Amino acid sequence: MDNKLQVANALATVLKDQLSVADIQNKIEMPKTSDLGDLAFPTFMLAKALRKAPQQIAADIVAEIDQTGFEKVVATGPYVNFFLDKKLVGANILHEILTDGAAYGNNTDGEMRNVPIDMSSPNIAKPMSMGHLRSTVIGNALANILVKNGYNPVKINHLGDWGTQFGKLMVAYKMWGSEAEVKADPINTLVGYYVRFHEEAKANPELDDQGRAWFKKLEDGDVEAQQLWKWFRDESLQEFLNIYDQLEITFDSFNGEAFYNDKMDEVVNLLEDKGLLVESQGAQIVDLEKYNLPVAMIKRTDGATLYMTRDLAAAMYRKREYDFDKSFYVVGGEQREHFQQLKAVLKEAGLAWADDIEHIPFGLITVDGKKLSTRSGRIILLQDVLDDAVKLANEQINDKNPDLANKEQVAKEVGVGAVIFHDLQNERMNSFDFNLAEVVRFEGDTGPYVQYSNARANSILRKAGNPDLVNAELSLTDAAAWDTLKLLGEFPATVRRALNDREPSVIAKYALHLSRAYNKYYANSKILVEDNEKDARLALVQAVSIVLTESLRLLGVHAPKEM
RNA sequence: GUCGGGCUAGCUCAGCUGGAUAGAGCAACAGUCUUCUAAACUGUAGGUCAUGGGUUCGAAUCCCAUGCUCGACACCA
Repeated sequence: MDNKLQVANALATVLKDQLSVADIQNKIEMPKTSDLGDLAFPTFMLAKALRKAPQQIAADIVAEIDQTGFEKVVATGPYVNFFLDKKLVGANILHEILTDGAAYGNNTDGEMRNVPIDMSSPNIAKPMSMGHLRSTVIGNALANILVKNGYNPVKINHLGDWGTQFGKLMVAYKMWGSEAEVKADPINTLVGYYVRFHEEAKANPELDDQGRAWFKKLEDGDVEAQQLWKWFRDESLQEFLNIYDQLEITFDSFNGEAFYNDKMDEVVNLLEDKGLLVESQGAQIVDLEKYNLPVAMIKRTDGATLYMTRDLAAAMYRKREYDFDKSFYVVGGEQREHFQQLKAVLKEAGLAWADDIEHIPFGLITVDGKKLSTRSGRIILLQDVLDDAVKLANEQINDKNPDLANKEQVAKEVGVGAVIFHDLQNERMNSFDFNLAEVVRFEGDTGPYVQYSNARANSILRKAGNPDLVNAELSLTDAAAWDTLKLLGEFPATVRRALNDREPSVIAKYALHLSRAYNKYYANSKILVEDNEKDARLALVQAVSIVLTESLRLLGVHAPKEM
């Protein structure tokens, strides 16, 4: 950052015989607490060359360095600590945020290149669980973060609308089902059939064969199978759309697995031409021994296709359709090997862009330490969680702010926001055991805490008459505001890091830190008092609101102005 | 068995490319609402960073080994 460069340049004039500006810049770090300064340079690595103690070196540097432009430069033990000019730096940050508004932190790194994101992808005829929430909200946040970094994301809901499970479902429906029952409560009824199928198949493995046979019929265009499939799919999609509506998440494409039915010959032919397709135990496979991976199965013994076949077709279609820069797959970590295989097969086929395919895995949500599973009935319905959260938010509002206008709307934004934020605040790969009380908490490190911080900031701005402060005097000498100002200045770098790490949690944690710093400031400083820094304080409040609102937006969470 | 993830305070987790006394939240205890929304703020207490080696001026962070745990391992997705 600019400040870092300023420090590095100042140091370079003293250390030009030892280190380059780039080297110095690399070594500069941020002290743990701001009473040690804003940026620090450790001198350990110069000890050998200069044959002096690090403490002495730090003291010597301070004696020689030009301190112009800094509040002060001091030696603390083996460190040279730099204190920035708070008035100047703070005013610059505030001015930039007030000028840019929601565009603060935008960059053009992506040069508008396409990045399809395979996300959400629920299975037809199964309810949406907490597990699908992860892929959905991580994918959505990454899409927002991509836009912020100048990319053009394409949100693809790769619906699980094809595969052997439909054969099984059809067998179950024909044995135990009724049309009226399904129509009354589609997904719950269908999933009931599915669970029963698996129970009965344990004692009667012949059912599995029947399931596979019906899937084969479906692939071969059997009329009854196709009608059933379409019916199950339509009913399911309606329920999914309802949930996406509540989450306010939209997609650019609903091309699921079935979409690739007529695009798989291309894959099979390509693999055949390259001599990669071999027969093994009656099935068609690609050997991946040289990648130290298990074989990729392309066609079953009965000729039906598999997940891998459809994913290969999808990858090729997306390359052709979007000419992507990167192709993201927000899919659970347990499928890691599948994506390694996918890339390996494409690579073997001579497609260099295979390297641009990126699996973005996430950890498991468990119940009582065990993996969720539709088959076993161990499942947490997303709708139930959302309902609970909104209900609780409603109670909270009636308790704390009963006169609030738009109560229903705000309760939705807070309740749903809490659930989304909870899923995004920790590192993707972390697994967590589901705990409703934890998910719908509104205190401490939570989404509502961030929302509340923003709502209070807006309350002050309202009281001040929402002044336009872009051209006001924005110098702030109040030391209590400094931590907040510094954090505000770090937002653009945070936006970049979130994308580089493919980690929405980077944004979530930033929002929590900024909220905490601001709340601390706000609790101890009076904003609305008439003195010559009132505009600057209000500008700080406004900047906090802008950046918190934008952070939440990136995560897919609303920032109500009142709550 | 092979491969991968995890192991930091009672619980849930931070800790950026190795650096200054290891930080938050929850829970516990003690405070703060006649003053900009107490969904907040302040303080107290709480840690052999799984274990054992190694590299380094310096390791929670890098390397090796061990343990525990979760997950994946061709006709499911």
